[in-house]
Order: sequence, then C-alpha cells, then structure tokens
Amino acid sequence: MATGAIRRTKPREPKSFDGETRARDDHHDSLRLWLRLLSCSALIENHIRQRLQGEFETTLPRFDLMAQLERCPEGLKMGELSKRLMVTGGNVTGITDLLEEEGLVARVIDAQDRRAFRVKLTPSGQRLFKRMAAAHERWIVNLFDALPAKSKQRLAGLLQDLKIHVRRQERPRAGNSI
Amino acid sequence: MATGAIRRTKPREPKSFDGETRARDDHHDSLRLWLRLLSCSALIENHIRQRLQGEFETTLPRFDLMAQLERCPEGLKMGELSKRLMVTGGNVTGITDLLEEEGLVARVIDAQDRRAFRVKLTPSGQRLFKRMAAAHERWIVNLFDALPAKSKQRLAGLLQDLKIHVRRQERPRAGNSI
DNA sequence: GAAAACTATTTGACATCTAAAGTATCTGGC
DNA sequence: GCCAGATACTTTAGATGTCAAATAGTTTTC
Repeated sequence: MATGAIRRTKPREPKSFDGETRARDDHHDSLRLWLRLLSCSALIENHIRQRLQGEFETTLPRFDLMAQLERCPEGLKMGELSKRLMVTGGNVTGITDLLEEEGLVARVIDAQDRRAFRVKLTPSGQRLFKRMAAAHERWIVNLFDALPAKSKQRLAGLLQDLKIHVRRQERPRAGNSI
Repeated sequence: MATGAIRRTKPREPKSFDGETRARDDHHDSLRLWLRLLSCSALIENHIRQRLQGEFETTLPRFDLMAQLERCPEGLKMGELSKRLMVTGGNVTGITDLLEEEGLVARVIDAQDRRAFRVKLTPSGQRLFKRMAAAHERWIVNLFDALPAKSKQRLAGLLQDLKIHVRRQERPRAGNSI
C-alpha cells in the first residue's frame, strides 16, 4: 500500500542547468509525486475503513460495491462491477456472495443472456446504504475541511489530468517495457 | 479500492448563491476529490503491480518492504516497518516471513531488546532490489511523463498540504463521530 | 448447423490485509 | 527482588485481492 521511495540521485555537484540534470530532477519529481499520492490515499482510505468497521461493522469493498449499485437502480452485471471497482472478477464474486448472504444485494437472472445476471440492491440494502453514505460523506467532508476550496478544485483538476495521461500511457501496449 | 461515489445533490433550481448552496458544493467537491484521488492511485498501483508480477514475479508489498529496508542499512524493527508501510504488524510478519524464506531479508537479533529484532536486506536482496528499483523508476517516469513538470510540482505541493490537513484532522480523537 | 472462438462468471490456490487474542520481554514503582 | 503494566512480535480467523483454470452460454464461421 505504500510503495517505498527510491531516491538514489544524490544531487551533489549541482552542475549547470543542462538536460542531464533536468531529466534527473524530473525523475525525482515523478517518484515523489507518486509516493505522495499513494500515501495520501492510503491515509484517507485507512481512516474510512476504520470508521466503516467501527460504526457499521462493514468494510470498504462492500461499501464500494453497494455505492456502484446505488446509482444504477437497474442493476449491474458482474463484469461491469469488476471494471468500475478496478478489481478482478473473482473478487467481485466473493464480495457479492457475502452481500447476498446478508440480504443486501440480489442476483437477478438476465433474460437476454443466460450466462449473466444483474446485481441489484435489495430494499434493505438501499436503506442501509443511505445511512452509510450520509456518514461517509460527513467523514470525507470533515477530513478535507481544512483544505481551502480553491486548493480542492485545483487538486481535482490536476488529478483528472493525471488520470487521463496515465490511461493514455497505458493503452499503447500491455508488454512494452522501458 | 474504489470507494464509489455518492452524489445525490441534483442541482436543479440553481438557487441564488447562498450559504446552503455553497456548503453543498463544497461537500460535492470533497467527495469528488476523494474519488478522483483514489481512482488515480488505484490505476497506477494496479499498473505497477502487474509490472512487478510480470517482470520480477514479485508483489508490491514485498517491493515496498524492501524499499524501506534499502534506505536503512542498519535495519528496521517490525514495528517501524508497520508504521512506515501503514499496515498492521501481523501483515508485516507475514511478508517478512516470505521474504526471509526467499533469502532476500534476514531477521537479526537485537542485543538490547530480546523481544525485537532488526530486519535487513541480505546481499542477494540488495542486488535484486537494485534491479527492481531501476525498473520501477522507469515505469513511474513513463507513466507520469506526459504531465508537465509544472503540474507535477503543483500536484505534489497540494498533496503535501492535504496530507498535513488530514493528519491534523485525525489527531483530535479516535472516536469522534460526525 | 456443428466446430471454433468468444464472453460471463465461478472456482481454487495462494498472497495480502485487519482485528483481536496470545506470548515473551522489558520497565517502573514498591 | 517482584509484579503490574507497557511493548514487540506472532498467531488466528476471516475478508479481500490476484491469477489461472474450469464451466457454461453466445456468437462466428464455414
């Protein structure tokens, strides 16, 4: 969850401002940015996780899955959940099984495609999620409260840029090293 | 890993710019920011994870633990690793066990405190980590390449602010709801 | 219309993770 | 010295995650 740093580039002998130095600084920037991004999200994620456990005796993956369903009243197929949650299909199967046992979601047969089904929130799941979502929103708002609104907007914008660039970078091929 | 969105505030009837609207927008901002932060880090984390698996047959937690050790040649105690990696002690025990079996790290008895020991990279662990770290840095730099240097710096700064604010917000008490 | 290729989901083996309980060692106060 | 509590780590049970193989239903192709 932390992806520790590597910074071996000791900047002794500052050198004049040439391409070499520039590239190296840029590397350093990228690594530092990544580590900071990761530690921020881990910090907040852990916080939310503990709250969910402490106040609702539930977990973040369960909450996330239900959150996806809540905004799709017509239900979602397992594969769609997998893509949206950015986890593997097998994982979705497991979480859905548990939520189903708890009566919070239901697998509904899809008449069009008998391989698939739609997962939906049950009424009881909807009620519970409504409560959890309200609490979740309070926690987030409190955590982010101290950060000026302007910073939040800038940050959200920059993260959006980053996401787009990363996705673009990933597309070209799956196995291209270097 | 995704913490799905909740945005129930349909902005029908824009209302004049009063406190109500303002507060609600702010909530929306915080949530959106959080979801974006999380999806960014999940995106990149998954990428790195697959690379580590594909090219070194290892995992992110193993890499992270070794990264922490690499910059502490005198070794780290289990508890220190736990804090730095932001995971529980039991987790560190498991990963260390595996790395030890693979001969990449070693538990060294601490003469001062017989409850504890220092975990260190073995020479073989150092060699392997050096190779992995170089590749890891390339991957990160490539992923972040397209983002302008200026954006990276701004982003890193804002994330630093966020981290500080979140940590401050967390301190007050562990059990204060709302 | 049957074989081949594809797609949706589950299963199995195993690696992470957490929370809570257990074990051993250390420390401070008497 | 001795013992109560703190500290360092491990263990346990169970949830979450991956990957790869298995199952079953769909579509394509000829």
